[in-house]
Amino acid sequence: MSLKHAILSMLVDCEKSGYDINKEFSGTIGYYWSASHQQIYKTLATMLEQDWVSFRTVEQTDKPDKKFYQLTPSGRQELIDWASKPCKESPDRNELLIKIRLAGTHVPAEVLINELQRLLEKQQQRLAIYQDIKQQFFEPAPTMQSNPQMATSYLTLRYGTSTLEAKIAWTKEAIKTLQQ
Amino acid sequence: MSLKHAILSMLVDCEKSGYDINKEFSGTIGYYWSASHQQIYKTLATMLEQDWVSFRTVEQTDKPDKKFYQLTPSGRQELIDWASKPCKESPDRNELLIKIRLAGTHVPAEVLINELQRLLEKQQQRLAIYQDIKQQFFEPAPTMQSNPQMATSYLTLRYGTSTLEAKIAWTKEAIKTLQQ
DNA sequence: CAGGACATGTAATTGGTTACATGATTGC
DNA sequence: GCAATCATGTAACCAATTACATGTCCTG
Repeated sequence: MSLKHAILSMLVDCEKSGYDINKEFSGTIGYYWSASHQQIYKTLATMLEQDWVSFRTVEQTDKPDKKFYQLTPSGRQELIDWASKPCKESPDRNELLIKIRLAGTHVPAEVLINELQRLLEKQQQRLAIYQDIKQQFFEPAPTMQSNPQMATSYLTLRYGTSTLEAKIAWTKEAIKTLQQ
Repeated sequence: MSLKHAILSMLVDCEKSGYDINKEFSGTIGYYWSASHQQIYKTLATMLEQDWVSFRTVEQTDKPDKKFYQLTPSGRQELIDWASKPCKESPDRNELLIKIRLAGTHVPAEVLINELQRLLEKQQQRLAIYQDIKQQFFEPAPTMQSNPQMATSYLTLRYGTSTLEAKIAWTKEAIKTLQQ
């Protein structure tokens, strides 16, 4: 699974607690990878057994103690090996498309049009968020020479915007078709 | 889970065997939903218990016997209810984007460029397939009046092509960025 | 005579979600 | 006083993958 590798990649430059990792998944990384806190703690535990990560406990008086995780040498090696291997394609599963095929025959077209309109709004809201992020962090656009970390992060944002724009265009098209 | 509903939708107009369902998943439906034959047979078994489907055995002399499944009234109702409910968004999990963020710092950019080029080829091959399907089955473009079944199937194809075109454009952009 | 199409499954394991659980501090 | 943030987990269950299992017919 790649959740392990997603977590390893988050720890590549600095140590973090499970809580920190969860926050990152809830933030911008959540746009292309997600995990619940339960799963994160479980995965950290198995990676500990595998000796991919180690931790130190940081005691706090006002807040609960925390465990800071960092990569072990073998964890770092695993991450690099994984990143150098071809991606295995994970299957697309899009329940909307199953529903669309029922429109006009087994389910009224109107029902699907409403759903598409709801989705369109959400998509447009998300696009606005992406545009905000772009303005705040990626203007002017970073390059690999000036700032490779920012340049690659910007690419992930660009992935989000360009696929989302395509989805928005399709959603509008689908609404039009069903309204015929 | 929606696998149950994907299968129900396949049985909405005619009875099919598990083998037939598997073939459909391996074909064009596989572009937006997939399942292994093991999972299909297991799911059919649980849907039988739930009384969403029933089957009759068709004996064959030259080939193994087959079980033809069809919807029960409650299975049909479940499908319609499900199709009328809002889609629950399934999390995007894209391991490529995790790898991209490591490029230029922890993994050589060249390694990722190679991977992107490999993916680009696959994407272009798939786009060609989509275009073939379009020419073979959807020319001239069907409308909801003339043929609602074809019109909604065409929408699923359009989803495939427009998101794929966006991915191709992004892949080219990512290669350029990493080549800087 | 080997490999693919036909046709169905079981078993073990991994990955992911949902529900349950605890407990202090800070801000409204 | 109530919700949110901080911080960590366990347990039960559901979904999906991988490995194992069987047996015939047809085609090259």
